[in-house]
Amino acid sequence: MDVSYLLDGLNDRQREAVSATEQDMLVLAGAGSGKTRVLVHRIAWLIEVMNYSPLSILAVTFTNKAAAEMRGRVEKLMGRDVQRMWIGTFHGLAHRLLRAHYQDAGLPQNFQILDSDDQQRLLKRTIKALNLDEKQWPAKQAGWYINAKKDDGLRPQHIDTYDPTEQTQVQIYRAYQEACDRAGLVDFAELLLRVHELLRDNKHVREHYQRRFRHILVDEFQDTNQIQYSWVRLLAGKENHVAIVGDDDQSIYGWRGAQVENLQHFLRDFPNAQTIRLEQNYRSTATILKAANQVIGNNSDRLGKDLWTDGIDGEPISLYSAFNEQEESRYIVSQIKRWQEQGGALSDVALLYRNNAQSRVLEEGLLYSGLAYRIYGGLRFFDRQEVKDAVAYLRLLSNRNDDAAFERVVNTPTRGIGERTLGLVRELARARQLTMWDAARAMVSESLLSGRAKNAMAAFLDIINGLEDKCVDKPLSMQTDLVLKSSGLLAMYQAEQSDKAETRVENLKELVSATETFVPTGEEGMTPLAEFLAHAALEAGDEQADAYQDAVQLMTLHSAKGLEFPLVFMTGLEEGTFPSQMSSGEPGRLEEERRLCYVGMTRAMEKLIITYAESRRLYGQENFHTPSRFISEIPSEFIHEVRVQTRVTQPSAQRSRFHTGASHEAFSQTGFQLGQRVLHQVFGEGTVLNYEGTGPQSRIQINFDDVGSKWLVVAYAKLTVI
DNA sequence: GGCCACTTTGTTTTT
DNA sequence: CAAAGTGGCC
Repeated sequence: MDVSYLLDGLNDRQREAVSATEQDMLVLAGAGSGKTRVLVHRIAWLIEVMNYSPLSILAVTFTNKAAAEMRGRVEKLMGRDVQRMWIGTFHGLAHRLLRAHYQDAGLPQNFQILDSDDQQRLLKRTIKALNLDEKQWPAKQAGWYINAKKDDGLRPQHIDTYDPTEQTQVQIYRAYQEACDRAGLVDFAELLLRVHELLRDNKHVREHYQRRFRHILVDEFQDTNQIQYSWVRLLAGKENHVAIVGDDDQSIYGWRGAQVENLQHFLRDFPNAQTIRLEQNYRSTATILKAANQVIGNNSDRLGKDLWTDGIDGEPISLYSAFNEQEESRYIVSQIKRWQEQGGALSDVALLYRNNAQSRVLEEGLLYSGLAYRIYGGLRFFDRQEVKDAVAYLRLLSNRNDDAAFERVVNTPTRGIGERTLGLVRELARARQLTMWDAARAMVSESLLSGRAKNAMAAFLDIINGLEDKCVDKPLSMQTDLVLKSSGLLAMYQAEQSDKAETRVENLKELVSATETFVPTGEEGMTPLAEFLAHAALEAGDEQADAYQDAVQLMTLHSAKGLEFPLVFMTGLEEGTFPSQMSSGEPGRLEEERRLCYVGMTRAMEKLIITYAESRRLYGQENFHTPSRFISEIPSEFIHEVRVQTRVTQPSAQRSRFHTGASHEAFSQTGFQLGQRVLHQVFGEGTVLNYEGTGPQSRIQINFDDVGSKWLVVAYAKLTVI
C-alpha cells in the first residue's frame, strides 16, 4: 500500500516522530510546530504501516474539544471511521473504565458524576453537618484542599498531620467522601483517582488493558498531574509504547495540580525514550517568534527549545501605553477599525487579558463602537441553573441515592419543604447512615413529620416514583419532557415574570432537543439516560454563541492556548495585573506567568499589539502600575512604541485633576475626547490626556509624540482632530 | 417563602 | 466597584 501520504508535507523532525520505530518517545513540540498533525499522522502510521488495530491504540487529551478534533482529523486522514478507537479525555476514559468495572472499583452501577458546582454544595452541607463555622472553613477552600489531595493520590487515611488546621480539613475530606460514597457520587478528581486505584490494585483489570493498549499517546503532557501520569505508567506496563507530546514552556496550569516535572519524570521512568524536538514554527512571523523566545529565555530549568521560522520578519510588535484602561480600550477599538478598513476580518482578531474582570471595559468599547465581539468563558449550557435543575430530576430518576440531586430539586419548585423539614431529614439521614431519599421515606412512613410537611414530602416522593412509572420504555426526549411537566419546573419558569425567565424556558426546551439529538453508544449495559447524564457532566457543552458571526474574540490568556489569530492584542501588561499580583514573591509562580506571556505572544500570526495602562481601576480603586517586566524582556529592536507616555511623576496630584463620568461628556462637547489623536501646527501629532474646565478658558493636556506632554488653552491651540 | 438591605469578596479553568 | 451571598423581616 502506498503510505507516502502519511509523510507528505511534513518536515524532517515531524517525519521522524510519525515514523519512529516502536519505542517510547517524547515529542517536545513548540507553539505552532504542528503538534496535532504529528499525533494524527502517528496514529494513522501505527494502523496503516505497523498494522496495529485501532483498538490497540489509546490517545488521551485534556479537553473534549481536543479529543474531538483529533478523532476528526484521524478519520479524515485515513478516510475511515475510527469510532471504536479510544480517543478521549482523561476524565472521559476514566468514566468509561469505571462503568465497565464499577464493581471492582467499589462503585454502584448507577453512580453519578458530581461537577464542581455540585461538589461545592455538598461540601457546604458537609461542613454544616460537622458543626464547623462556615466562615472559618469555607467550602471553596475545602474543595481546593480535597481536590489537591486526590490529584496527589491521597485518601484521608494517608494524610498524617499534626497541623490542627489540616486535621480539620482532613475531617471534612473524610465526611465529604463518606457522603459521596453513600450517594454514589464521583467528583472529577475522584474519577481519576478511582481508576488509578483500580489499575493499581486489580491485577486482572490492569493486565487486560495492558494487553489491549499497545500504544499510548498523550497530548499536552505538561498539563498532567501526578495521578494522570501514574495512570500512564500503569497502562504502559513493561511492554507497551508511550508517546507523549508536550511543551514545558506552555505549562500554565501548575496552580491546578499540573506538574511540568512529569516531563523530566518521563525521561527518568522511560530511559529508552527518544526525544524529538519540533522547533519549526508555521504560525508566527520571525519578529514575534524571536521576541517570544527572548521572553521565555528568562526562565530557568527549561528542557530547552528555540522556535524558528523560515517565514518573513513581519511587522514589529506595537507597544501602546495608555493613560487608563478606558483609553486602552479606545486605542484597541481604533486599531481594530483600521484592521477592518484594510480588509481584515473581525474573527481574525483576538483580545487577550489576564483576568476576566478586564474584559468589561474592552467590551464596553467594542459595544460603543458597534464592533461585533464574542467573549469566551461564559456560562455553558449544562451549567445553567434551569438546566441543572432539570438534569437533577433525571439524575434522581436514575439513582434515588443521589443526595446532591435530591437537595437541589426537593423544593424546586417550592412545594412546602422548607429548611426546617430538610434539617430533620438530614438529621435522620446522618443518624441512621441513610441517603436523603431513604431518610425522607422513613420520615413519611414512620410519621416523624408534622402533617403538612409529611404531605409535602410524600407528594415529592410520589412525583419522582410516578415519573419513573411514566418513563418506562419511553425515549429519552419524552422522559425529559415528562420530567419538565410533572415536576412543575417548566411551569415555574413559565410563570416567572422576568426577561431571564424567557431564556430559561427556552433553555429547558433546548434541553429536550438535546436529548432528541443525543446518540447513545449503547455501551456496556448503560441506559440512554445514564449515558446522557454522563455526557452532561463531562461535557458541559459550548456556550450559546453564534460561532459563525464575524466577531472579535475576547478571552483570557489561559483559554487562548492552542488557538491562533492573525492579529492579537495582549492587554493590561502591567505589574500586578500581568504578572498577576498573586504570583509575586514565589519565583515558580512568576515563571508560570512568563510562560503564560509566551503562550499569549505565540498566538499571534501576523501582528502583535501589546498595551498597558498607566492607571487602572480595580475594586473601585484607581491604581497606578509600572509596565510589566515582560515588556522590558522583549528586545527593543522588535518593538515599535506607538506613543511614549511621559511618566506621571506625582500620581496623587495628577489624579485629582482627572475628570470622569458626566463632566467627560461636557468635555467632548468642546470637540475633543480623552485618548483622541490631534495635530498641532508646531508640536505635531499627539494624544489628548486630560483637560481642565469648560468653555473658552478650558485647558487641555496633550502628550505629543515628539515633544512629550503639554498643557494648552483650547481656544488658542488651533488643534485639528486626526 | 420571598423580598430587600446589608455584608463580603474578589486570578487563571477543564473535567 | 459590582456581584454574589447572607440575614432579617413581613
